[in-house]
Amino acid sequence: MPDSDNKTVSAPRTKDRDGTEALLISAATAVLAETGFQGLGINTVARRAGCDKQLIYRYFGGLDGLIEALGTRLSTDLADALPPVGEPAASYADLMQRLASGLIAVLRCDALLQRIIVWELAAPSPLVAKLNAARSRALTTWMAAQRGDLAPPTGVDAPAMNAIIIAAVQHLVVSAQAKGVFAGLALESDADWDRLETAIGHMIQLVYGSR
Amino acid sequence: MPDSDNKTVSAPRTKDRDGTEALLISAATAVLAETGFQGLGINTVARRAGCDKQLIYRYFGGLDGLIEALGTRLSTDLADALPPVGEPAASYADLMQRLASGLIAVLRCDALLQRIIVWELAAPSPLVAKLNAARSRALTTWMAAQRGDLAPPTGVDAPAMNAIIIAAVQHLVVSAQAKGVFAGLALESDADWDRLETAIGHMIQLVYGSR
DNA sequence: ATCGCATATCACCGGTCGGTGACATTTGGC
DNA sequence: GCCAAATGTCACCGACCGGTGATATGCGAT
Repeated sequence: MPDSDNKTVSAPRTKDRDGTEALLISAATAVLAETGFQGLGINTVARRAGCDKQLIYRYFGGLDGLIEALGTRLSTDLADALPPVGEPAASYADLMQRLASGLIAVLRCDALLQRIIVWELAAPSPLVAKLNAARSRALTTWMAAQRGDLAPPTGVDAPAMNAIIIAAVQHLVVSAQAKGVFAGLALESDADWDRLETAIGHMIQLVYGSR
Repeated sequence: MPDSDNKTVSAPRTKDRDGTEALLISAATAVLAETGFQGLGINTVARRAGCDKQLIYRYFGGLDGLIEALGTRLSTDLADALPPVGEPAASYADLMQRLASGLIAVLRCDALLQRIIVWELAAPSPLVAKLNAARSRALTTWMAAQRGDLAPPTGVDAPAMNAIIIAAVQHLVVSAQAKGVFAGLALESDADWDRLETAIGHMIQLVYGSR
């Protein structure tokens, strides 16, 4: 019988709970990054991890618990992956420009973050809010580290302006992944993004520039 | 038996194909606006319309055809609902500021448009692209009518800048509907939005203003 | 009045979903 | 060696999904 080894061939069947948990979290992360929250179901994740869905219930109490665990691991992973702080920015305008470029770079090459962003837009829930909070927290502390003690110039509603900038960046990145174009602008090549970064930088200099 | 009238109570059972088609389109629109593309299924729409799902297949060839019909009706409805053009803007900056405010006003009170926007972000497909094209076309022609013959000042990458503005507006509106807050900024009351409009206007004046 | 046909409804199919109980297998303490 | 607990696997359930055939029902032309 050729399938007599189907017990041992299916790889690390060793009874290692921690390993299995990590495997499940990785599987959920992969599924989410690849197919979005739509395909994120108990059966899909278990199939992807190569083990039974029952383990998701046993170890995480269900899919929600698994997502939550994914969130905590995400925040640590993301904190490690972000580029370290360089030399301090010369001005608040330079700082914001650098942050905008950094945000674009990080978001553009991380499908998982993009999926989480649209997930909360499409199907908001306390669970996704937690997940998004983990993402947001990591990015915020990273930004705060870059900021140092620079303060925005007076006469500008900095929170509103920064919200606008971040919103634009997030929407453009997500739109690029979804349709590759936005408002008639191509968002495929790096050159397209350089053009956008230039425009954003221009805008930031005008708003926050010393004048 | 109290349910003896469940045959007649389901209202206009008259054999009117056009009426039924309109009923189905309205039902699909309502479902989409209320629960997003997630809940937009054959069974849900038919249940909402109060008739059998078979009719969706017969009249529209399936859910896709119904969505397409929804799209064509959307473009005409939207074109009629948009506010008429007022007196021409004094400058390109004023024009863009007015367009941004108008876009915010339109999007903020139209759940359907918001759902369509996130739909394409979450589950892009040729079908949704068509739907979105209908929406985009109506808004674009409306904007073009407002523009008249004003041209953006030289030295500014107007397409990129406008894409940034529109992206920011769309993302903020959709985020407001989903979570009521963005980047620490409350997006609930009209006052919150006035603040944002002021910031956007300020930015536009700096970028496009005569100086 | 009746016949034909478009319209509307019902019943049913296969498939997938989330969820759960029962069973098999390995590990570790005694 | 043995037993209990932890780990892993399988089978099954009810509910919902999209999709389709068969059947009722009413309108309009003749």
